[in-house]
Amino acid sequence: MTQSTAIEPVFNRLLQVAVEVFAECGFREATVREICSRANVNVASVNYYFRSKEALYSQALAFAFRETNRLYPQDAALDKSLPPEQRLAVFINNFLHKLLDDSQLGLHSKLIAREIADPTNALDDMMETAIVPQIALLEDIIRQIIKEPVDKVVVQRYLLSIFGQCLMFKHSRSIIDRLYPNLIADAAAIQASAEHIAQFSLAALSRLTLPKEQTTP
Amino acid sequence: MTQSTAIEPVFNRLLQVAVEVFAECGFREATVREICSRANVNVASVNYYFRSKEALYSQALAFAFRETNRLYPQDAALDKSLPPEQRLAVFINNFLHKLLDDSQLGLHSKLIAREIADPTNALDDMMETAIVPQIALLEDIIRQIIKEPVDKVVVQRYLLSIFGQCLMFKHSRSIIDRLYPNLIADAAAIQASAEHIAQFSLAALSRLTLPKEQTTP
DNA sequence: AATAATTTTAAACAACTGTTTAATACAAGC
DNA sequence: GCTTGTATTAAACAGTTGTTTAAAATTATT
Repeated sequence: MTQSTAIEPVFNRLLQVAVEVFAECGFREATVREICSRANVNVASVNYYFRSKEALYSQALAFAFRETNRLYPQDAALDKSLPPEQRLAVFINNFLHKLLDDSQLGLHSKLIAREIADPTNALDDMMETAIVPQIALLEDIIRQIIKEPVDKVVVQRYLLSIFGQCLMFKHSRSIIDRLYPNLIADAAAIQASAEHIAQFSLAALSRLTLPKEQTTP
Repeated sequence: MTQSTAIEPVFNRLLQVAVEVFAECGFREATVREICSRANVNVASVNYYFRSKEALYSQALAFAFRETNRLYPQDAALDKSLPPEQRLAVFINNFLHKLLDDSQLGLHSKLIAREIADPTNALDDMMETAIVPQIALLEDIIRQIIKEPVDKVVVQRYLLSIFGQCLMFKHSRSIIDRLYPNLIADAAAIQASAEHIAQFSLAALSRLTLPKEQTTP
């Protein structure tokens, strides 16, 4: 009696379940036995298919990235023909949904956020593959919004201000859920939050980069 | 031969070392043996003075809060006679330093940030004692800045935008250190970041709350 | 059909975990 | 000095961890 309920081979099943469990528990608290149990495979399978628990984690992380980018492609944000303000709004909305989606898709970003908050050796690989491109895209959008050329470090600061507003919903979710539970209730609420962040950021950008004109009427 | 090098009694030494180790490793990865080893006490001491590892963690967290508020009091931000814009700047600067100080003081906030990102049962106590007052203070400042009365949820959103920009430096520090290592290099750099956040937020607030006047010249 | 290669299994491994125990050392009180 | 209560200790406990092993089952190859 083989327990393989799915057509999926053991390797893939392990990978998917690993994302699930690592996202829930983190690397250390997650146990190989729990992963194997949920995947309906023997305990030894992890060491057979992947070399070790750590190698499985590494591959699960990479897999999570591939999945998020597959499920939430950011075509519209990439479209340079759109006005940059709109690109920013699309970027933020997409990013926030990617972060906060609680469905199975959301597990992937949960795992990623965990890796950022408490990095392992796997973070360095993650940087180049997934994070740097995102950063570059947002940098590009910001530069388009503030038309005049500005110092590199200024763009960095704007970028962090925008990213910070988004990531807060992920990293401090435990607090937001307790204080303002209705802010992340559903997809509509998430979109409303995204719109606020876009508005807030665009307001700041326009005010800060149109210099020396009408501070207060 | 008793190893008690310090005058501090065992109880206090355990508490201080616990903050250190829990901040470095998190609750689960931290081991009782490591804590006792660093405190130069026997392994059984944790269960003798505190009931369990979990109870020690809970007390260490409370201790960390007391220490941060003792070392970084926010008198200036509380001073209602100051103009609210200045209060905001002081609040952000103080908050950011509290978060990012790498000296021994910084360990406390590291532990707290960890608890927020990956909460245990101890979070609920933490909310009322330490977080709600901070939130209330910032809410008050925001309301003063936008003079007209606004909807509660609007204030919440502004608040999260400001907090988010600050917390990003803490929760995504691993990434910032890799991308823009000079942004958190020293106290001056931290202050510069704080000033940016204050400027950015004030710009957004003034633009968003002075409606229907000169959008673009 | 027989052989070879791969996959799956249960059991054991050694290391580490938080906690308990029971003996010892130490101090204070009378 | 002796007793009492507290503090400290080394050792052991029972449970869990990631990993290995060697046999069994399955699949692929000839």
